[in-house]
Amino acid sequence: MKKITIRDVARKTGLSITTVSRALDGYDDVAEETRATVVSTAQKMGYIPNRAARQLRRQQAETIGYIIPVHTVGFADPFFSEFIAGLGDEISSQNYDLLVTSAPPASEEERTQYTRWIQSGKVDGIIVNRVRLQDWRLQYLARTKTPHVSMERSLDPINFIGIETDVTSGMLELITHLTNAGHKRIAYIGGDSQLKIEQDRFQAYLAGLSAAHLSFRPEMTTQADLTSEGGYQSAIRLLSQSKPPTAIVCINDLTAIGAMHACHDHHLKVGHDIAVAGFDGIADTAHTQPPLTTLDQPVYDIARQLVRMLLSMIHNETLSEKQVMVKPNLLIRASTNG
Amino acid sequence: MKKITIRDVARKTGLSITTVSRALDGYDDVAEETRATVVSTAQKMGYIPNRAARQLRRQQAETIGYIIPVHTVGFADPFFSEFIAGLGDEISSQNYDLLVTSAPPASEEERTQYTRWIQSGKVDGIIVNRVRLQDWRLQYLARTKTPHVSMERSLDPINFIGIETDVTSGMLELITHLTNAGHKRIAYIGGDSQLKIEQDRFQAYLAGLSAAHLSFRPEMTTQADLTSEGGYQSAIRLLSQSKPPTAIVCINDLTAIGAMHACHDHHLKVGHDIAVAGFDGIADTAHTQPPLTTLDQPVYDIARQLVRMLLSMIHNETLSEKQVMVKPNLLIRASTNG
DNA sequence: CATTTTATCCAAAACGTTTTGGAATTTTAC
DNA sequence: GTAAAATTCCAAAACGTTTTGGATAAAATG
Repeated sequence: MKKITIRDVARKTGLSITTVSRALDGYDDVAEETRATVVSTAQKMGYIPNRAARQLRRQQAETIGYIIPVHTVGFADPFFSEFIAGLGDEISSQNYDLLVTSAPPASEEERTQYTRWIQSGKVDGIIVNRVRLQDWRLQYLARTKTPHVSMERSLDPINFIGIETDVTSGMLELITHLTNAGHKRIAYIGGDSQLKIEQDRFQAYLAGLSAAHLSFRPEMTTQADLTSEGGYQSAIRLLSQSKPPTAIVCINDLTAIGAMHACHDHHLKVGHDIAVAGFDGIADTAHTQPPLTTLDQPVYDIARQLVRMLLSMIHNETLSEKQVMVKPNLLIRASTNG
Repeated sequence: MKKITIRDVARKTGLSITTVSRALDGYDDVAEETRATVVSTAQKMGYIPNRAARQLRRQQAETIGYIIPVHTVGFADPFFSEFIAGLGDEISSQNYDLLVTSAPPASEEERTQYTRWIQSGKVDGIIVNRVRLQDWRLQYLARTKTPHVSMERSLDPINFIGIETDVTSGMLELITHLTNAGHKRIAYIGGDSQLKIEQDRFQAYLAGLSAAHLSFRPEMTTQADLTSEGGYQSAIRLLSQSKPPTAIVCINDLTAIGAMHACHDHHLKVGHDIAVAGFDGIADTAHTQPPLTTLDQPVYDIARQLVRMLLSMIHNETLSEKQVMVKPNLLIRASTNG
């Protein structure tokens, strides 16, 4: 199975390489008739342009990169599957490709991955996620003028392009829902304090409390690592206090799943004796026992839209909206509403 | 931030492009001393070879591809996250890259994705998953002599290279565990009958029944789609019969999670009134309510080993083992052992 | 000392595209 | 009927590497 090059197509059609190339690329300086024959014979011969050659000449990779920011080997947050699926679908629908790898946040490995991809021209743009408060990635991308979009902004004064979730309004709605049900001791299980989502969600939790005229109690908050196991351990600690919480708000769904497990081990019936809520809206939460109340983000759609924004930046088109804000959707289920 | 090419390094060191290239690639026809200066100035200047140029010349992409075989938009099976993480980690540790996209199984889109990547030379090899009984992908890959490895073999007489799970022994263990607990009406929720894993797991289920001297009852099996929602619907159907099952074995964990939810809606206490078991061993299953009994596959490690096999094929090394069989590990938890 | 071997280096070709800057032909305008 | 404009095509350069096939100088051999 020899590879078919543009030269073969040129020979077959009796035209020059130039004309074949331009015919296929839809330039208007080639006659309709010749274009038709070129297109059909190219199709018939199964010609597909060599990517490396095209990239080299065009100085474009037609590829965008995403590095999954995860430390544990064998991570399994469905959030990422959904996100990657969204990226992949939109990217390939635009005839681009998606390069993926994973690297622990803020590690040396992360740094070499980013620089390798960008310096070697393997990618034209980058999608960033799980932004840290001080994040060298955004600084580096800005400095090298690499097109990028992100799901959160950092603290650095770099102009942000991407999509954010309106955590404050969502969290307010959730806490109101809980206080309406009479909850007074509402705990919070968060993540690494360097994470922007942690800051956002924790601040929103505080705002929610104060809106409900509840005072903040340090012993009602703990930090986990965004996994079920972390949620389980943190919830165990919260529940072992003399005055345990009656509701637990979690930074994400995985944490909440672990927290529900911990409640059960403490012989508390989730939804009756204690309320638990998550954040993200991953698919399984509809089928946990009990089904989990969560602030649903349209992760798949966010991913697709991020790609659209990034690609129009790469193509030097002007963005209609550089900063998009989406409202999460509060899904009230049995875990807070037994 | 101009891109630094090999020409710049050559100029700086006063050497030729050739020598710089060969120095960096470790050829032995360059003096130790010059190599040292080349390496250090290249490093200092931040030179990273352009990937497109290198690929074009070498006729190698140093990239391998994986197409997630999934139909629903916004899939979220943690199985895939874990698999992709394994692929990505091993691949980047060998200085290769991983190209990812998704396409519905057996769709036209799938076909164009595969051919586009392979014909255009974007990837040197492919990882295949969720093989169908008749699978054009394996035929195509064999025909085009594209290096590939897979997690299941198809029926076609193509010599298989990859890693399989020993479903039969695992399933036997599981069914024995259930019959020992006195279960006689053991149901099975499967997936698309074209899938190799469906055939394997269903056959293993039948073998397990007959080993326990239980007769197969068609009304005890149903087909879902490997999602929680599908598992829920299928289980509802099973439970609505006049003589419902006392145990349900599921093709994967997601299905089992949905099935547990259905049991709960039927006011059956999972682990007491009915047993439910899954397959895959995704991380959350430790924290479902109740924790799920499952046949755990070391997905992350399988992914890494698949990559190692694929890369040695690409490098024309001889494989010590072309066909590896791994035993799943039966994790007995409360869902069958209340 | 002349010849061969070894150790270093390099010029030029090649990989398969896209793009530039015309050239040749045909059509339109006057 | 001639000049200008439009249409259609193409040769050659360029993208940044790696590799081939020597060239040169130094060392070893006789």
